[in-house]
Amino acid sequence: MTAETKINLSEQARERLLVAARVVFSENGFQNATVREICRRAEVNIAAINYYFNSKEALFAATLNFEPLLALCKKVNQGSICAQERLLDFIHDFLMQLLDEKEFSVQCQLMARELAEPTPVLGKIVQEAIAPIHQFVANLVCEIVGKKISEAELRRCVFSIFGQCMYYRHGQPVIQRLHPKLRYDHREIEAIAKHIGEFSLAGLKQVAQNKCQ
Amino acid sequence: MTAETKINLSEQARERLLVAARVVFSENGFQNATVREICRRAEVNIAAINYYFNSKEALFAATLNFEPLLALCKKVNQGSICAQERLLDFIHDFLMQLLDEKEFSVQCQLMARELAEPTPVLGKIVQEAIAPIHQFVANLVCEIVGKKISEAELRRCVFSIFGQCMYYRHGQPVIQRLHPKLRYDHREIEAIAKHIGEFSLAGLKQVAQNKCQ
DNA sequence: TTTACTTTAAAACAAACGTTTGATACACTT
DNA sequence: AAGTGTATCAAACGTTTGTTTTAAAGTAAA
Repeated sequence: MTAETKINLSEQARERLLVAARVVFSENGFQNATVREICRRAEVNIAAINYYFNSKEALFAATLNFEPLLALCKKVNQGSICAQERLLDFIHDFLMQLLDEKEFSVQCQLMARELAEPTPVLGKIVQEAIAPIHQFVANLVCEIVGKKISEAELRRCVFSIFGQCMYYRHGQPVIQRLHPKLRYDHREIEAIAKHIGEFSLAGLKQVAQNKCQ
Repeated sequence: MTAETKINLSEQARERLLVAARVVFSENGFQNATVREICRRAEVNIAAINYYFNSKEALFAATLNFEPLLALCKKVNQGSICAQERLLDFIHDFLMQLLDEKEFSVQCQLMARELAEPTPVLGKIVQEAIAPIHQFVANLVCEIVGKKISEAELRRCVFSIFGQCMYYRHGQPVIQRLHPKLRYDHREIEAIAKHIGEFSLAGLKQVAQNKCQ
């Protein structure tokens, strides 16, 4: 048995823990997720979490992966299309990551929970993921409405865009009860993205007009 | 000592519990709020909760009061102004109830928490409060864009409006870290209301145009 | 095989939670 | 004065939580 194989074997429990933790955390949030359920799903002993990661919180921090979200900004920026189109693309891709249950959106769902239910890791999440994509959208908005907009108004525009997107996730428990038949399949997500995109572009145009007067 | 005085005295503990519970629940959410802190604030014994209300959950249900929110719809409807103005008024008053810390917004904050963190009482809240005001806004939107809009698109418009408003509350832990200086005083709330109002009216106009084509 | 080290296992830990108990004090009726 | 029902209290209950302990099993080098 080679050294690599040994590592792979000994790392199996650690890897299984990470996979299981991502699922359980994203389904129940940090606080409601129990180490016992995570270990049960990962098929490891209860003590494994504190053996591989010192604490439940450190395990949670280890499950975080900001790359998909940050990659989204870079991907959108690479296209040489106009700012409006880039905003539409961003909203579409962001919603896909946020709402699609089949993809690796677990990451995004996990971070979305942090918004409403802060944990000690929230500071890191804001600094490394949320702040950059807020800045990214702020730059897009600046391009679209021109730079004559105030800092406060710019912030409100960014909040309007994210607010519309996040509501579908934050409000899910309510939405599910209001519209029990509503499912977030690909067609529905595309329709939502189209709506929010057009809605927001019209809103931004109005804001730009206001400031020109 | 009259019978009425006796009742007032014996009801004091119950009333203090309700007041304290509203504060603690709205600050920490249902789950994070502890019966011990509620009792400490109310200056009653720990057994009082189960004495007056059978359980923590029943106490929570007793703290709910949908009237301020429903009254808001009626008040806005009484003005005989056009639908656009009524929507602006609603957004303004809704944000005031949602964000103002000094008023009796505790109720609204408490219910807002339910959105992201469902408890067994959520069903009641949705049925008696959230569904009616969603329907109220849906009616306003219908008036503004005309009835030619599809049910799904109408739903998305309502979500866009509420999403923008709720983001300021749901996202508060994040917003606080992104913009530490931002405070929700009356001037800021009015500015937010003005922004969301104009942003949304422009969005709705765009939606109406789309459906006309 | 012995030795040293890593990984797993069951059990127990301390703390916090909502809830219940049983006793006590009080006001009012008979 | 005795009896009755209400309100309050400290204390403890039974769970559940994340974490730790202690020992056993497994693995690789000597």
